[in-house]
Amino acid sequence: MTKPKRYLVTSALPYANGPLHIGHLAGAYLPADIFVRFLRMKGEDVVFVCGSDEHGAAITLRAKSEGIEPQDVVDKYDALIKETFEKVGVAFDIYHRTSSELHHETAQDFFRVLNDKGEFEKKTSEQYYDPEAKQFLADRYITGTCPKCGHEEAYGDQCENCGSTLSPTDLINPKSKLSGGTLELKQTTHWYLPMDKYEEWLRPWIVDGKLDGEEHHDPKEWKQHVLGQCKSWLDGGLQARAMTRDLSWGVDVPQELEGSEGKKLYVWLDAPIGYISATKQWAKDKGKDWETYWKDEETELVHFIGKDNIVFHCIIFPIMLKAHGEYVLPKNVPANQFLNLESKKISTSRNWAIWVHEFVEEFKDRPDLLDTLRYYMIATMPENKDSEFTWKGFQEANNSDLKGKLANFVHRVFVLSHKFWNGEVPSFNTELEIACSAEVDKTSTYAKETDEILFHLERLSNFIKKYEFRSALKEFIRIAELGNRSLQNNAPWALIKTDEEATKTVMNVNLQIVVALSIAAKPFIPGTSDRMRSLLNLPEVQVGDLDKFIKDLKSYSPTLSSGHTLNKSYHLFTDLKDDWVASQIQKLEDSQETAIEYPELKEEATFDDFQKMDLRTATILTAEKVKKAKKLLKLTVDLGFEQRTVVSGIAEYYSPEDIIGKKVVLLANLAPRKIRGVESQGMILMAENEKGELGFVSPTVGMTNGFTVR
RNA sequence: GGCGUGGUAGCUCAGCUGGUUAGAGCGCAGGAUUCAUAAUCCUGAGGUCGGGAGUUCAAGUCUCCCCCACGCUACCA
Repeated sequence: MTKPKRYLVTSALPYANGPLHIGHLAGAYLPADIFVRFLRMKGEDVVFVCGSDEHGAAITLRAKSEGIEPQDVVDKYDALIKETFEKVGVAFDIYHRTSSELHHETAQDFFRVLNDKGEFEKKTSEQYYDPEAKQFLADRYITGTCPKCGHEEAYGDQCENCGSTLSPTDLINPKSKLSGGTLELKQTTHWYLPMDKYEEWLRPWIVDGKLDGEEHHDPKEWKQHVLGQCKSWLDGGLQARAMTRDLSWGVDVPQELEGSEGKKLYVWLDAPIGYISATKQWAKDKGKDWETYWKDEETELVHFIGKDNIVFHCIIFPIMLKAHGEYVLPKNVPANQFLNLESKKISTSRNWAIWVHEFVEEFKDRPDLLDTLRYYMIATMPENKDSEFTWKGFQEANNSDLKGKLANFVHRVFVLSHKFWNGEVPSFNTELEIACSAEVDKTSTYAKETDEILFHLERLSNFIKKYEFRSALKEFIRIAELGNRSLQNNAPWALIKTDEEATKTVMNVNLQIVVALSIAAKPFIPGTSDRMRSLLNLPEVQVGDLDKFIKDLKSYSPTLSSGHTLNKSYHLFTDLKDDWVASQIQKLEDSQETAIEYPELKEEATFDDFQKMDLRTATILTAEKVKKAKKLLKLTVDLGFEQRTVVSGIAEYYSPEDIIGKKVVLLANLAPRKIRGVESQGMILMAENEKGELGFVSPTVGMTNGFTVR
């Protein structure tokens, strides 16, 4: 594989209806940021783009519930997210937004090209329109009578009673699930991308890394779980997917196209094109040519995403790019898995999360902790499997690695340098023998010791190139360990008394190690790198500095030259105590309690409405799992005067043997319905809390079966 | 239920196309050292590699079955 001329790196566009949490950061942003900062340090040509994804139904809904406009929602979160990235040091070349005019144009142009090339299949169908809600309805939001079995609550796509597959137009007397009102049949046209058509080149591209017979990338460099999921989709057969929607908030389908009225681009067509429009904006700002980054074969395109986005970035977007014809395809899609928090899944709705903007705000005066956050998240990054963030682990990373090994080493070197030579960088002598840092009681030379530094930098570089950031980070700490060993084995505090010349060489080596650390730190913990550079009295690490350092060190004219004056040192990291950890955990748990969202009250019901329901006391007689269903239990309940079979979706919370004999309340006059082949004659009343957990609603002991509840 | 990925020392994880006594970091135990924020450096203990069966001269590494976690998907009146 030849070395690419330039890189285009993207991170998944954050959806602008909420803030970022640490899972987002660890998944798609930190790894990309490391990768990009590393490439910059190598002097490579790289552009790092991202932006807010601001369209789609969820944003409309949020705006509605808050009584504001969708634009207000996205403006708010776009600003918050952008600021958060800046503060946590994710250094995009541009953070754009899909609500921008440029993006709308770009997305429409893209759509036009695909349309002109005949890549879409335009299908016109009659679909139901809800005049009250003023929108077309998805199949699931339509109910009506099944033409085959007469079941009155069949869905637009399927009748659950007889199991037949339906289309909404088959239903007799269809109604809207949104408004409950009647529907009009209206013609609507949508543009479909027939994905199966592309399988011929898509499969070899993914499986063998060959595009149109030519080597494109090495599939062995892709992560297992990424390949696995792609193959799973290919094997399952690709189907045509509608690329347009009847929506109110999004990018319009180009006006000149017939039937475009009221149509918006499907968000998954819209969003990844955001990478392109962001690049365009960047190029415009910087006077560059955006097209070379997207259309030249020598560009390496890399998408950083979370595992929930794999299919879109590995299948749908590549199809779009290839169908367009001018674009390059991604060389790799190093998707990360998920980050758990204190042994539970991160959950926005339950507020089980560490919000990045809150962390950044709380510790805005602690640059050390901002970097500890980055450091620890890299150390526990879910590269190949789900991983876990714990405050205990955060403490350990801080105290053991950053404070104990890194900061302590830097401080030792500076204290000694100031003590011996008033902070002046000592000279070195390549002929002298000094103690070996690798092994006790062995001798070494300046060259051997500096080679050791280069060895670790080399390994670190290779790990980053392979997207193995955890290993790269370990290699970074190894450099600090190398320094600590060098001090230990040479004992300059003792050596100075007998041999100042040797001490100078030893300390020069160690100062070069500090420089190496300041460079190696840049991709991972940029703030610390800057602080180290200021201690060293050197400018911040910049483009090309890594290669320059290596070259200079090899030729014995190191970046940090003899005679250079160092600044006074301070502790780069400080101890995090147990009570600090405890308070963070406490805060996490407290925030969770205050975040319960109660469901809204439904519209008013009359007494008659209530009277329609026949609620009865009952007792569960038997219970068993329904085959091929995860949530369903098949129950027999005793109503006193008869027994009923009921299917209930409670299997995740109750095991069959535990609920036999349980007293329950049954909605007894509910129309029977077949679920997974079993007819359910009624419904058991359950209470549901904010976590979705279910609990029985039971009459008190002593109440026998079959009586009414009112 | 279907598909995918993972299940390796107390904790967090490496182990490529099967091959000598299964590795690292943290934690733990012992020792060294005092320039440094009791930090550092060295040594050591710790694993029937989720369970079971099979292929092979040889399996953590391949095949089959089962269990568990996570994701996508179906199912929750």
